[in-house]
Amino acid sequence: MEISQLEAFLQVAKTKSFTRAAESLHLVQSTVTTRIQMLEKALGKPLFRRTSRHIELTPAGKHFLPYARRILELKRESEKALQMEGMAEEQLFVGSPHSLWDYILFPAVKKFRRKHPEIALRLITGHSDEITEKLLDGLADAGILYIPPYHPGLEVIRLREESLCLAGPADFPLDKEALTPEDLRSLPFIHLGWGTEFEQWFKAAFGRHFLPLVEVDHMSLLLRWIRTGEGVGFLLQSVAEEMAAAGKLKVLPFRPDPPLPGIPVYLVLPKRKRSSDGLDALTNHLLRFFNKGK
DNA sequence: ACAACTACGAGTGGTCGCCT
DNA sequence: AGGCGACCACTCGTAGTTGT
Repeated sequence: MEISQLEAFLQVAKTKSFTRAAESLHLVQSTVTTRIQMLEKALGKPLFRRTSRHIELTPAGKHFLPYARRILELKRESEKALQMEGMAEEQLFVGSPHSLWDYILFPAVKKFRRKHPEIALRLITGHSDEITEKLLDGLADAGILYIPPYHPGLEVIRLREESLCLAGPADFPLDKEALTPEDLRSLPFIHLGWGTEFEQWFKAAFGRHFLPLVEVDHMSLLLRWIRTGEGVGFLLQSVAEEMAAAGKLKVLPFRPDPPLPGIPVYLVLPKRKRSSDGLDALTNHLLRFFNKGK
């Protein structure tokens, strides 16, 4: 299996045409045909179903597509890593969800940069499962996640626990001492899933059949909805308080029973990577940074 | 009839290993 | 080092099919 064959495969799958794939790869069509044939021969299965007017992926082709993408992504990552080699004593690839970078990790990583200028950092954003995949593929050295992966090849360290609070727009009219889940049912509620424990609490507090008005998968989106006066939602307390102090939103009194669960933040490391000095330094720094206030 | 498409075969040029 | 053959990937020309 050759990289050129995978590139041809992805291009044909994308353009649904051997001719157009050949054009975009600056080849002639028969070359693309040959590459696909060689790939099909190597895999022992047809990847495309050819008809006279169009082509389509076979079930095997559809199955193979994400693997081909990952192989090419690995190739690009390895080239980038080699390009960066020599620019610093060591480089660390650290992955985390967008919301953690924005509001939790940035100060910690900024401090680490100042302390260890010899270590080059590559910061990657993505959903928890994407970061986990990169850790397992060796494309990330460390991940900082809300949802810990359970995999024998990964070590999970609890870094800290975030609190949640209810937040609404800055001009939210508050006419009572504290809001209840019953009050929230009648408000435009914006939902962000904060993990298994939160979802269990949410179902217990609001009932299994409560359907939030809007559901988002990024804290930045949730913030935008709240700040523009479109609704209320559960935010990380540290973020909400900082924004409330700047007058950008309002932290709403909400004392449910049972109380809102905490949101743990985990450091995830591939077990085989623990020997690196830079990674040990980052691990120790994060543990100290996040536990100093306790 | 024509256009658009894929497949195939012949020819070409580059690379590699072997031998002298 | 240089000649030779095998192999591979490529280009080009062409055939066959089908929709408009």
